[in-house]
Amino acid sequence: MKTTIDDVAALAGVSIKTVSRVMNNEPAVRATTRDKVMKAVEELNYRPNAAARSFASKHSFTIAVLYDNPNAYYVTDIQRGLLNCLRRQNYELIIHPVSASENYDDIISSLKLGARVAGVVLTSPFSEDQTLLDRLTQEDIAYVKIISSALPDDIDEHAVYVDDAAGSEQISRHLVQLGHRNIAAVMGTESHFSSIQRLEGFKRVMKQNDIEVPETSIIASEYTFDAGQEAGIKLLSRASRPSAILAGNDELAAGVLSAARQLDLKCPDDVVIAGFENSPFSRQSWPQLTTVHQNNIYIAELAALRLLAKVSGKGDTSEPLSYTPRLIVRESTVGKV
Amino acid sequence: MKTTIDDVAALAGVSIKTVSRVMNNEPAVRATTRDKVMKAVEELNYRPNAAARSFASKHSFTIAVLYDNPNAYYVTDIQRGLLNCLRRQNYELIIHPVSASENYDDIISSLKLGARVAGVVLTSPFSEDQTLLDRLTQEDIAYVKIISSALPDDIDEHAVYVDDAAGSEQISRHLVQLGHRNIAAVMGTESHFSSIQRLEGFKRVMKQNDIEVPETSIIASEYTFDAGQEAGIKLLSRASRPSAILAGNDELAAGVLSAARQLDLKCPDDVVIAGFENSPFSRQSWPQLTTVHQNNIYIAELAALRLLAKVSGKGDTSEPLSYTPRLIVRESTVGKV
DNA sequence: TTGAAAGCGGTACCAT
DNA sequence: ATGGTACCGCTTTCAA
Repeated sequence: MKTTIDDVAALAGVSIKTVSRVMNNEPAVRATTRDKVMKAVEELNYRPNAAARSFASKHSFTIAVLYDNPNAYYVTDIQRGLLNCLRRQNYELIIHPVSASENYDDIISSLKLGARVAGVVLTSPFSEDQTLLDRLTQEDIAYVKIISSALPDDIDEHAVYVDDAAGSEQISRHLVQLGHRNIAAVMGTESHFSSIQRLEGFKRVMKQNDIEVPETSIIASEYTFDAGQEAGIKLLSRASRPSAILAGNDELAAGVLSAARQLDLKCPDDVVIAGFENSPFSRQSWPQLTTVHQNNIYIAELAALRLLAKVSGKGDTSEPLSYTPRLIVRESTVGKV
Repeated sequence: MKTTIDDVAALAGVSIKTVSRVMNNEPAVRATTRDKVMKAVEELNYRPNAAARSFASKHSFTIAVLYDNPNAYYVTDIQRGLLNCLRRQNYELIIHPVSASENYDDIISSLKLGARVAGVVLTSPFSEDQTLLDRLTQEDIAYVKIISSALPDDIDEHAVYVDDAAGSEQISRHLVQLGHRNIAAVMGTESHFSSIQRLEGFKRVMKQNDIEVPETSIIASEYTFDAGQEAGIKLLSRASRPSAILAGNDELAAGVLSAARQLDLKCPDDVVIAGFENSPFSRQSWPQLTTVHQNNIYIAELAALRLLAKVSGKGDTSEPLSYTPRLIVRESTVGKV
């Protein structure tokens, strides 16, 4: 038979309510009483029944993360960051990789049905979908969204902002400062805000420097190695070959690099290539990629912290949460250092 | 106010027990009654309270996966495979990346405390730790372990066997058949059974072909790109340079490849290199790597299927579950095809 | 085939 | 600071 709170109360010679207080670290318990209870707990190896607890309290110690992302590094970084924070407060993480096309009702259902989560962390593209956000609000499911944007005027307290455009500007400026004028970009598709933001940043810097970028020098593609390779081949076999290519992320950049090698072009001598995200891709390629560091673990920690503050009602939630990526220069743009 | 089973019962004009029967697809309900209930459910948009349900039934619809693995591709593949199976039966997955050195009590506690899981899937090295397995049994936590081994005589019904040695033999034989005699191996450390198994397979084939492999030709290292690179440099700058290197996984192999490039050695002309796992690494390197395909998604599906069969008491659990990797030949050993 | 009532193991409110 | 007790929303047992 499982030991219950009654067993502990009996052994410690107190009421179950007192045991409950001790288990929940409530202040109003005398130290000696607490010790008595703890001793009984240890002796019986008692562990409160999580189901009963969350049922009675109407509070869950589980949060979910929603994502639709083919990038294994991103996914595991986000998971790690969330857990870093959740673990400390004894929350569990359930994962919800979802196809973006999936029905909202199905998503909501599984959130409510499966685990009765305390809240949910949304990554792109779900964090960008106002319809889904409204549904969550309506269903009374707490959430925090990780979203690509500069810090807006009307700050949303359940958002973590990632300023992709600022990162993109840094790297674009770097390319310009190296003297490049014929610059192409292989960007992700517009289904993610981050792609749009990164492209915006790029265009802005080009404009500031009076550099014309023809439409044909900008290719939108999936965030995959193969797509990068394909785009690279296309760009690098043109008559007016670009001398620099900015890729929407490191995996794309690795693909472009592979394309250059295939065409017998040397990087960075014949063409310089830059990535985005500072994922392992950027370090495992040869030459290593100049990129923009985006600390997804940290970003996820921010998100978890905010979500826990919201669901527990403790902690300040008025402070805006944001992250600005920063440039990392490596050999793919400047050669041996 | 949340709608409860009572509201549905009232609207449908039946008892709550009948509603419960309908919600759980129990057979003994008249079709017309079922329809009445379903109509009420839809009208009220009723969703059973998961916490109450799992509390009352003492059954959880959550399973956990335990791993200590730095490889993002492996982790996401396992997660995907598990979810493929769990989703269909409305189970949720909570993830437990754990440092192998972590205290067992902490692991068990969080399993029982956090979510009261129905069961847990163990990957290496936890699947190989009899002490932990015994603790789980003792705590009455159902588990399935994914473990590296040929199908043993005494088949464990809660195991999925992955025959790494057989995979390693295939690839080793491939190298021998190409005419190589000076073959080196960069294997993972012995902290994982799979490393040992892969090394065993390699040694067995070498022996069968009367090929001497000096101890210095076998390097044990972490499963990382950097470690592969380091080992590659060491092996390839020796006087008696090996003509073939078998790596313990694709990431290591990519590192070795990078080392070869650094030493101006051409692959496969000067040295052939092979990996293991058929991860994206093996396709994103240049040249692409000969490797052994290990379908981790499928392996995880098997594990989830078995675990659900065990916790639900339905389904056959006597059939042994196993997977044998198979050779994939690419350019890194045979050149352009 | 359906219903009534007794829990499941905690939490929360209100006394004391 | 501690205890008594109602109650959370569902499943289970047993009777009808």
